Amino acid sequence: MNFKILKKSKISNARLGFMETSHGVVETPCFVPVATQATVKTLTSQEVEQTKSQILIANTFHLHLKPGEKVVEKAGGLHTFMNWKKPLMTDSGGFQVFSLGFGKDFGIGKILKKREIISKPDNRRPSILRLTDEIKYGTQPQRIKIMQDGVYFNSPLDGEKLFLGPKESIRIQEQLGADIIFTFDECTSPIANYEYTKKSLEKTHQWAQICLKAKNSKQALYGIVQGGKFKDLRQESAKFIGSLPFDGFGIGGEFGDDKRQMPKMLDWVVRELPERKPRHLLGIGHLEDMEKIIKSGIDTFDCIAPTHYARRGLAFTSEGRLDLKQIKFLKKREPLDKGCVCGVCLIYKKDYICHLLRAHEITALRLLTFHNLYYFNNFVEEIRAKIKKGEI
RNA sequence: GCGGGCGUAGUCCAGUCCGGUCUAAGACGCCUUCCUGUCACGAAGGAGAUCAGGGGUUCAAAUCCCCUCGCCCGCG
Repeated sequence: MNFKILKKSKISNARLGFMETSHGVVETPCFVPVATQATVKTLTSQEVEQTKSQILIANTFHLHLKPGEKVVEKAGGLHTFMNWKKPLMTDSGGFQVFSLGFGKDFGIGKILKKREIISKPDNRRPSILRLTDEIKYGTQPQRIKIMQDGVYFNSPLDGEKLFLGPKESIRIQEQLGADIIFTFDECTSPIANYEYTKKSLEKTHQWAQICLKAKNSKQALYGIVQGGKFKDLRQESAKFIGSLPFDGFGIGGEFGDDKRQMPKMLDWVVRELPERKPRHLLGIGHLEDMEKIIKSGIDTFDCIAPTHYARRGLAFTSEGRLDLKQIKFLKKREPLDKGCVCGVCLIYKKDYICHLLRAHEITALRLLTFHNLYYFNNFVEEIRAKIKKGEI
C-alpha cells in the first residue's frame, strides 16, 4: 500500500491524502463503513458503492466463527466472496476482547458518558455499572480469559473454547485477504485503572511485535496504539508502536469519561507517530466528532453509527438525528434531509419510511442505511473540500 | 321473541368458577432516554383502566345477585 499526503493544513493537523491499494485508491480523510460479517448490513455491495463508500472494515473474530476463513479463502478472498471490488480492512478481533469481556460484564462501551447519570443517588434505575466500579490489574472478565499469549473466548455459536492470539489473528486475516489488516490488541475499558491499562499495554505491545513477525503477506499491517486515558501510557504506546515498521497505525481503546477530552488525547498520540504513514481511529466517528478527529490528524476512521442507528430507525440529517419511528413523520411528505441528493432522498419521503418502520418492513432499514452512509461519506467529502480550501 | 355467550388501558387479553394477596398482570401500540473497531427486527424507563352502566348482598366486589345497555352465536 502506498500512502501519499497531498496537503497539510496550516491551521490544524488535518491532512489530505490518498491511499493506493491493489483494489484502488482511497481519498483521505475517509469514513470507513463497518461490514463485520462481510456485509454492510441490509445492503448489497453495489448499493454500498453508490453511497460513496471507498473502503469497508470487516471483522476477523466474526468471520472466523462464521463462515470460517477457509470458506472465504476458497472463494478467492474477501473481495471476491462479498463482491466488493474496492479496498477492505479487517479488524483483528482485539475489540472483541473488550466488547465480549468487560464491556459485557459492565454493560458499557468504549466511551463512557453515563457515569454521572447512573451515579445520581435518586436514580432508582438498576444499573450494572456503579460509580466506584474499577477494573484492577489481575481481574478477568466473566466470559473470556485474557492470557499472556492470547485470549480464550467462548464461542457464541456452540460455547466451545476458542483461542485467538496475535499469530492466530494474523493467520486468519491473511486468509481473509483484506488490503489492510490490524494487529491483535486488547482494547481497554474506560473503567480500567492505571495499573490494569499499563499491564495490558505491555501485552498489546508484545502482541504487536508478534504480529509483525507473523505476517507473511503483502497486506498492509497497522499497529494499534493503546494506553487508555493516561497521557504517559498513550505517549509511550505511540512512540513504541510508531517506531516499528508498520504500514500505518490504528488508535484504539477508550477515551475517558468525557468525549470532549478525545481531541486532546489524539494529539498526545498523533504527535508521536510517523508523519508519512496513515492513521486510523478505531471505532469512532459520529458526525459531531468528525471535524475534531480530522483536525487531530486522523486519516481514516470507522464507526457503526450510520448503519447501526439506521436499523434503530434513526436518520442522520442536517437537522440532527431523526427518529423516523415517531408518528409525526407519518405526516411529513418530504425527504429525510432537504439538501441530500442520495438515491433515497431523491425518491422517498419521510412518511413512507415512517410507515415502513412502523410496519416492520425491512426496506425501511435498507433505505435508512443507504441514506445514513451517503450522508456520512458526503459529510467527510465536504471536510476534504474544506481542507483543500484551507478552511480547516 | 326465546335460549346461550361475552363486555377489563388505543388493541388483544389474564384474573371471575372458589370475594380479600387486584393501589388489576401480560403482549402489541404510544412517549422518553440510551445503544461509537456491530447486535437486523435491541436495552432501560414512563404514560395509559370510572374493571360496560346502575342498583343490591357483604366488614370487603373486576369476581356473587338483579336490572339496563351494547356486541356475538343458535333457534324462530
